[in-house]
Amino acid sequence: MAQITVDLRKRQLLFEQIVDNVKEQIMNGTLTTDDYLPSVRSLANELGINPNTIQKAYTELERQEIIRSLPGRGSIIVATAESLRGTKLGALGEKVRELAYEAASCGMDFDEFCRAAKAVFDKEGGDDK
Amino acid sequence: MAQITVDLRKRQLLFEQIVDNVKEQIMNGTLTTDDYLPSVRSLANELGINPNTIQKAYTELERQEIIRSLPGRGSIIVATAESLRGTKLGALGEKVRELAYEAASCGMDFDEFCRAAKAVFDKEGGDDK
Amino acid sequence: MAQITVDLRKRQLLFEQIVDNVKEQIMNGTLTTDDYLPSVRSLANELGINPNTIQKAYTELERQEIIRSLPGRGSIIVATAESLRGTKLGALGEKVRELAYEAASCGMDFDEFCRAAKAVFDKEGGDDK
Amino acid sequence: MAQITVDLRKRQLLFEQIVDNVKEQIMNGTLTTDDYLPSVRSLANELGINPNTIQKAYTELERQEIIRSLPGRGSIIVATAESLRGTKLGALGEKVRELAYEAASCGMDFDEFCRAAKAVFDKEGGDDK
DNA sequence: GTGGTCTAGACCACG
DNA sequence: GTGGTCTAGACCACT
Repeated sequence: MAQITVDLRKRQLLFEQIVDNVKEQIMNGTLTTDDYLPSVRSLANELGINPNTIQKAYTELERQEIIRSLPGRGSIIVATAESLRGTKLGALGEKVRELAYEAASCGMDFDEFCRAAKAVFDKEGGDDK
Repeated sequence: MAQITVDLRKRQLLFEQIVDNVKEQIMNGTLTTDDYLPSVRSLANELGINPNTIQKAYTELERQEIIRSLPGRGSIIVATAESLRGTKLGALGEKVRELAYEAASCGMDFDEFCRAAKAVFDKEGGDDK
Repeated sequence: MAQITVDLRKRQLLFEQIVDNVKEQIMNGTLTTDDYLPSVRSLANELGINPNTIQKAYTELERQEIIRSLPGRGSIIVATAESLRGTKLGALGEKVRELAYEAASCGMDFDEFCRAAKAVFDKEGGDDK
Repeated sequence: MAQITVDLRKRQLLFEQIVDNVKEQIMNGTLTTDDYLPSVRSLANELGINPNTIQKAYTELERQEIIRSLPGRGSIIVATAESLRGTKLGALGEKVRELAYEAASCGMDFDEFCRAAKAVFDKEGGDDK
């Protein structure tokens, strides 16, 4: 069951939290292709925030071709977990390259870069979460 | 000769551009310990931007203990290229770990992570800049 | 056999999909003059959508003098494939003129306009569908 | 001098009218790269519509990489008349192909298609506007 | 009921 | 002053 949440205390913009939350749940499998999202108003009610903010989030999701809004009918998911994961991996690769560039031009060498990363990957490997 | 610049068309906040610029020039060696920074007013004049913006940048630099404001006399640099470089390497290490965490929890494996980085390090190695 | 369909995932309004579908089938020959359309309720049932939506489509078809509702007896087709085709050709001509106007005022020349169209006509010519 | 206008009686959405208007003026040469757009509030005032509507238009223009919003500083144009014209020609080409497809599958032949267009191009050719 | 546009006005950080 | 987010609530067409 889809349970979208926001944290009012976070710095992240509310509508962005919703966008990320939906993407996360699609990648989780909690939400899958052709599922309906909660309606703009019901979700606004449930989260205690303004419908316009939900609308903005859904508009952004539609722009990214993750959902499709069907006026008068609701909003359904059109992206798949895989397509989303692919997009995200691409973005991460780009981030890695940018960071590597900055590190290199600051004198950090490749081994040090990898060592810092390895510590995290090893910890994650043993973890469950 | 210290030549601080800002790019009005960049999205980065003006005061941040100045902060980064000063740090960069210290790491370059263009500015060194005990050098005076231009006065708030003269720099504002020179760059054609509001003195408040310069002030904000200088305040931030002082907070980071990179410069010291000597009331009535101007602002001097107290950080060294080495200390700055050390700080930056620490920050980069943290960024690498954060990115590694995100990559790991998204299914990217360590080898792929390193491969993306290696391409950049190799290119940088041959480059000059 | 008339088989009107709608695609719930399309953006096009449901009642418009039905209107277009009926017109299409008349031009195809699948539906011909004096054929009965399915009743509002049975079609609504069959497609799993609201009867109001079917009603709206039928009302629009009647407004365009394509069908006629015979209270208590159902709705029959009064337009012919030819009359529909004629109407559509007229509408298409108008669309071509509008597009040509926009293209011209944007600097595209006539040859380029025709070249783009020709590619499609040639491909269609060989095709069956 | 940039004079953005909207027509409250038109069907077209207000924010879209503004988006199109700005694009138009860039292609005209009335607005050029690096020009500042009027501020959100001043334009809202001038046009007698809500600042949120202007904001929405500017956000869309930024998404299309036509302007860049610099918080606290204003919004400047980054697209050139040429790039915009190029994009528009591409879109028009696509529209021509779609229309040609529809025309072909409806029995209209290529000559008739071109004849309809030619009439318009000839008229436009003689015109000034 | 649904999505979507719009108005009105508050608030924030930045210049 | 600037852009930008958010709330509150009206209105529309469509289901």
